[in-house]
Amino acid sequence: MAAVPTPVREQQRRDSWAAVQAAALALVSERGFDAVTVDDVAAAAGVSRRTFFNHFPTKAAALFDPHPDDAEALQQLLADADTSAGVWSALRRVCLDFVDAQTVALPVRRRLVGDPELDAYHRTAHLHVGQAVESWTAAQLPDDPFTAQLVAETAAAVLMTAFLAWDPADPPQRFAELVARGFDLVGTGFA
Amino acid sequence: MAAVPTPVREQQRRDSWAAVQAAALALVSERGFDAVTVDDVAAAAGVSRRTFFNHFPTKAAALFDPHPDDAEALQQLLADADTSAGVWSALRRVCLDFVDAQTVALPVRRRLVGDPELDAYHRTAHLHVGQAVESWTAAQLPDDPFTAQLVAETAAAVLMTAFLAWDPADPPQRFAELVARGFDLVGTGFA
DNA sequence: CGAGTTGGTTGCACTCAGTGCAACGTGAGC
DNA sequence: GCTCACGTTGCACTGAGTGCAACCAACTCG
Repeated sequence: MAAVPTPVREQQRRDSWAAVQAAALALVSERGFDAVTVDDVAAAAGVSRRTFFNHFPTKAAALFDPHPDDAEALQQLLADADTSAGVWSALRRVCLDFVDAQTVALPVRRRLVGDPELDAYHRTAHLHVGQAVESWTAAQLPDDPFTAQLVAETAAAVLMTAFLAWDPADPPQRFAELVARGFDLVGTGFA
Repeated sequence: MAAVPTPVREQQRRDSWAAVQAAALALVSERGFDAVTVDDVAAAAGVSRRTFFNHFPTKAAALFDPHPDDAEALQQLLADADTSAGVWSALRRVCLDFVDAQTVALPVRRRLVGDPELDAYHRTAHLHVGQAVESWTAAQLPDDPFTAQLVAETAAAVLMTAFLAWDPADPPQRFAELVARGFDLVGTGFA
């Protein structure tokens, strides 16, 4: 009746999660999204098909759901953000720090997106970041929910644009540069 | 061997298309997305299941694919856009004119999105507008593809934010106001 | 240490989305 | 009228996603 999951259980769980995601990324980057079935991924991860769906609601989710550590890191960055220079500036800093922390999965994921049909998948799959940012901006601008949401959506647009413009052959820091450039452009304004 | 579809054929085709979309919007707004099957929609439209998929690649597409006339109208607006005051200003004008032309489907679609799980669907389903805008900005800023894509993604973010912030009980012009406000905010810059 | 519970895993069966293929029927060109 | 193009349809198939019941190892409590 433990309220908090016990270390060993938790470890099992995370291991399965990581095994499935690793298998999914490997197989899909090798064969393409449609040529890989959930059964393939489950088998490659040494796990049953049913267990796959215990961890991920969707095949696309297995590719794009954030590692719990990363999600936690983002929450932490947002919580610790210095908003003295304004919300947008703070968000810029958070996003840059966040992409810096993402060394492994990012290039692999980027390589998947070259295929045009996967665009729909990866767009929906990035909702995690957007939602985290959105609740943060809503808390920062409690008296102007419209602007709060607009800021969050725009930040997501910046990340998306940088992500798509980034050549995965380049190092991740190049991606960070694009993110910075995007934030600066939007910060200055298009008018 | 007519290279161009013949009037009667074309009419048949458009009728089926419209019947399916109308049935899909009606049924889903009534029962919710998951409680409606493709067979339900096809039957309600007086069409076979297979014909449904001849017109729409996806159940979500039946709800969000733009009417050919609307898609054409957007292309026309973009082609005729006055860019003398800058790309962003022109895009603002185009989007406002575009939402003005969309009287029927918009409120119905907006009502569907209240349900949180449909968000993923309608986000991917709005790619049409984004892609049209994207190719236009790419042509407008041939020497800066990054900014071009950023402008397009940001415009899509503005539309998305306004769409979500819009209370469908309010008239469509209220939606247009939100779009204008979003464009102005981003135009001014967040910094 | 033993009994009971919790929670991750698994197999099974089911619904439904989406696709390929072959056939049918009607409008259009010759 | 003959023929071809093309929208429509039925059929069969793969694969995603879900509900349910069972299993088993880890944890808890007495």
